[in-house]
Amino acid sequence: MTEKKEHLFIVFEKLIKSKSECSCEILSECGFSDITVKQIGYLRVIDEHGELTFSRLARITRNSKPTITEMVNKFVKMDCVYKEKSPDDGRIYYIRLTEKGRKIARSEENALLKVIEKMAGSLDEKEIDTLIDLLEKIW
Amino acid sequence: MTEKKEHLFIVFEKLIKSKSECSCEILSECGFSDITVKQIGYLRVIDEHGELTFSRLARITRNSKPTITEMVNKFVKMDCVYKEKSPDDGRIYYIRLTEKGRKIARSEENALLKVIEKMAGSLDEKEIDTLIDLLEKIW
DNA sequence: TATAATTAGTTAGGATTTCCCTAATTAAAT
DNA sequence: ATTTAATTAGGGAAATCCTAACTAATTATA
Repeated sequence: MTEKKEHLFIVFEKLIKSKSECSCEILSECGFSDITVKQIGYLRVIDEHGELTFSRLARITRNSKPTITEMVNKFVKMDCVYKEKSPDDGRIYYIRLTEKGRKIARSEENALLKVIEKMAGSLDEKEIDTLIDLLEKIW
Repeated sequence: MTEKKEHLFIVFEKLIKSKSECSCEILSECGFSDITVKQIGYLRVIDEHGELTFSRLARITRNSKPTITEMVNKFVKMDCVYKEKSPDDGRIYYIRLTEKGRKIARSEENALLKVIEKMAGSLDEKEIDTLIDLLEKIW
């Protein structure tokens, strides 16, 4: 049994490594190989909230407003984010992701998607069903 | 087919999330919830090299020797690492991981192991064989 | 064998960057 | 006139590196 577990370990390790290679690739495609985990986290927060203002992002991330201004300016320079003036209230700017910013924010999901594509390409429908059934049994 | 891929995605996402929760748990068990990716990387380098001196670690990580002294001192304070004087040459110290340091260095592997244990507990032998077969087909 | 040269690690001190802040300011809305 | 949203100015603290100078141990040499 221990042997089987080892085998499972090896197979899943390969899968996880493959996924993390994909996500590194996505980051380096965007030219952000040295982006920090924290920065990606902020981009995800921006991605997850639709109409996000500076004040709201400050509240959500528990930072001061100047900190957010600084952060957003940095993201704008990196071409991850742009500001959109509210049509209703001239004081307000919405923080929006660019294509690049969204790519980074969703790099983990996209990496998994790529791996799933590969899987779907190597297995037939019946095998995929079996795989899903097996993995659903676990949780 | 797209539907099946989505299903696969959901199942694997759950698996990956479960693994990353395990590794976060390991870090917080050790009291290092705010350890950096870089620091874990250095602990891994230490783990992977048997007889590792300060100079050698400086060469491997392309840092100056004082940087290594500083880094090792920090790790010693964190109880991740200890220094062992060489019996043959009084100038040399070997950098060794403590139990805690090794736990952190291998947190990813250990998290995967925990997930595998759970799998092995939920599937019978035949199912495990099927799972391995399917995943091996992919690469 | 005494001493000069070399090597391993440490100390002192500093440059740069990151990450966050408060207080004051500008512009728009109420 | 007051309130609110974002910005600007200025700065503190910590992280992350470095070079130069030093101590102690080893090795080479005359």
